[in-house]
Amino acid sequence: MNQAKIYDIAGAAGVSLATVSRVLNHPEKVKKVTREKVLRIIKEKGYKPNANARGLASRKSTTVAIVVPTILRASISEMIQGIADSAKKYGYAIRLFVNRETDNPNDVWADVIASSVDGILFMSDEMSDDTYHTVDYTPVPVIFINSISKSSKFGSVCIDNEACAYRITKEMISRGNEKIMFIQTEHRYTVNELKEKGYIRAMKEANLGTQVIKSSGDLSLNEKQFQEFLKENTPQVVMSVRDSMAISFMNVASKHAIKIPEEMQVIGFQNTRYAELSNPRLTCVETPIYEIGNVAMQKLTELMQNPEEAKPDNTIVDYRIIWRESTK
Amino acid sequence: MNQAKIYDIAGAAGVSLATVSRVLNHPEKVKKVTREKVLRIIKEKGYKPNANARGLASRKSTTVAIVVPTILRASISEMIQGIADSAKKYGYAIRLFVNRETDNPNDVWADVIASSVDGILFMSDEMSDDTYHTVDYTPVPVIFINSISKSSKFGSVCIDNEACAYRITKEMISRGNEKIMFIQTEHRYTVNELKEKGYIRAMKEANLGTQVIKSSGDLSLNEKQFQEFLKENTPQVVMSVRDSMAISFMNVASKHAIKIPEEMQVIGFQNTRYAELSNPRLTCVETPIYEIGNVAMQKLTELMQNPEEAKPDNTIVDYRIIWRESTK
DNA sequence: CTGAAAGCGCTTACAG
DNA sequence: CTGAAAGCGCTTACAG
Repeated sequence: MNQAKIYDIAGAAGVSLATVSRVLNHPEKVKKVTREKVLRIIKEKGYKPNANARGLASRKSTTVAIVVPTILRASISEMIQGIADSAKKYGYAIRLFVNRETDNPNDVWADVIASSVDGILFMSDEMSDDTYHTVDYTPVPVIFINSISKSSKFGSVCIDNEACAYRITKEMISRGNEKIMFIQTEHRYTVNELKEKGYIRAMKEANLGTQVIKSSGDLSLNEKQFQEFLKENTPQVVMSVRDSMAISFMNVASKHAIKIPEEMQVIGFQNTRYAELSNPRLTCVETPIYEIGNVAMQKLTELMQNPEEAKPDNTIVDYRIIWRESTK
Repeated sequence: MNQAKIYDIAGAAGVSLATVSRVLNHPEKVKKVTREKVLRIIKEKGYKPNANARGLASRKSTTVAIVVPTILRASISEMIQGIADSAKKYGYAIRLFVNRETDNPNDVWADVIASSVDGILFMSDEMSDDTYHTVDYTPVPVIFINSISKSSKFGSVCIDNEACAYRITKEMISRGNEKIMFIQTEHRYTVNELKEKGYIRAMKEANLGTQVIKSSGDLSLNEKQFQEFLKENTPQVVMSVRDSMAISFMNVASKHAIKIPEEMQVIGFQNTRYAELSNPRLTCVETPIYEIGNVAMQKLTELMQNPEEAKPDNTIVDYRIIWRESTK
């Protein structure tokens, strides 16, 4: 029960293999009767063209690469699901590259290119000039996810993190809060720096002092830090670049008998599933990450299919604020 | 600045392309001086063999397929990360297939096979006879993740869900609890049915009555159901097949002023990140899903590389119980 | 240890 | 609308 080859189909249908190939790739060029006959036999035999041969001959693989730093973050999973759904719709397969931070970006990128994909969706935590340089000479379309492309060669899909943080901070100020604190990741992430910028801008405009603490991704470390912090500080509002850290802070505060939201309000960023499961439920800036993935794949498809007409652009996806129990 | 071809390397090194190919695939067959020269030029030019051509010629793609029902569940992300880390170690690329439930499994499987991967890691929520039948005639090694392979042709890696649920139930009984309730998913998942079996076995053995409620994945629906339930019932222990539902139940109970763990204890299954972020922190049966992915990829590599010697087997990975604040 | 040549399974101008 | 033929970029027996 070996896989049928294109020759087998051609033989069974009494046509040349060129015709079988055309039925698959340019059906409009084949007479209807012939086409239907071939299609019937393809179905009967369960024939599927060999992806490698096809890719080699056509220089197209109908495969896109997704390059991400990890898959463990809930936000990245959601993004990939968005991409996957969109890819299926357009008939693209997915090649997944999970980078470690210790990996040499140039090596990874060489791997990606050698894998002969038709396009690349690229998400990196830190968009340095080096990163841009690595990516610069890529023979296929690239779309940056969650960061703005500085090059006109490549497109991007993201939300306006700066504006987003600015707006929520301003909103909390307008509600009469003055002591608003910001939890940043210890590790530098471009998106998180933008959020901090927005927060600071809003605070400065209102002549309020800023307070930023940096936390690691390690929950047990965070908790100690948060405990120390709460001994000396009583913020009215706590905003965090990530839901998980907001929740962790909130849990520590609860244990210190601080009433949320009465005595302290907490706001997360992202609106992952954690937010719904927290107690009390976390108010969040929703960054529609599924949609970002979805749209990015759609844009990429346009670039891959109409390399002439479609031009890369920066797409800004709307965010919104989900008010829940952790704010009043 | 086009991609270098194997011809370019051969030309620059003054050898035939066969030799370049050998340097890459069977370095021991090439004289050291030649080998080093070729390697140097490969590095200089940043040459990477075209994956399609290589796959076509060698009938190997050094790519494995991961087939999953969704990527949104935290447990599945962790598993994929485990696979990805292992795959990188062994030099395999990943092709990701995200099935929808509405997809015809036969079609999906045909796609997977046509993509000419060297092996397949397959995770399905429901292992029916149909599923086994679909998978039966696959030309490459397959490993089932999270379900036991019924066929001796294929291997599997999973934990013993039945034993696992049995043991934790028994433990709670031995601590003097009698009203132990079990939250099952509404949708049928093979793994979850096994957990239920284990729970029921332990309860029956102790002559205790069982109580199972089925919940949907939708949190807002669950909450209503849980509220109703708590009006009429006062379980001493609540066990759930998923962390997220355990936490959701716990949150509802908290809002009903039920003290956890004093008045009610809650236990989850999986030990995803949710568990650490819940308030109080959730006691869990840890199903080491990262490790399952990791081991599965390792087993698959053995099968791919030594098809003669390596025999598929069923690997049972150890589970353990993580005691946290939601139990006393 | 190395090279010339066949072949992997397709696609796509080129003729007709 | 269809077929014969070249070619995609590699790998691997086969000679030497």
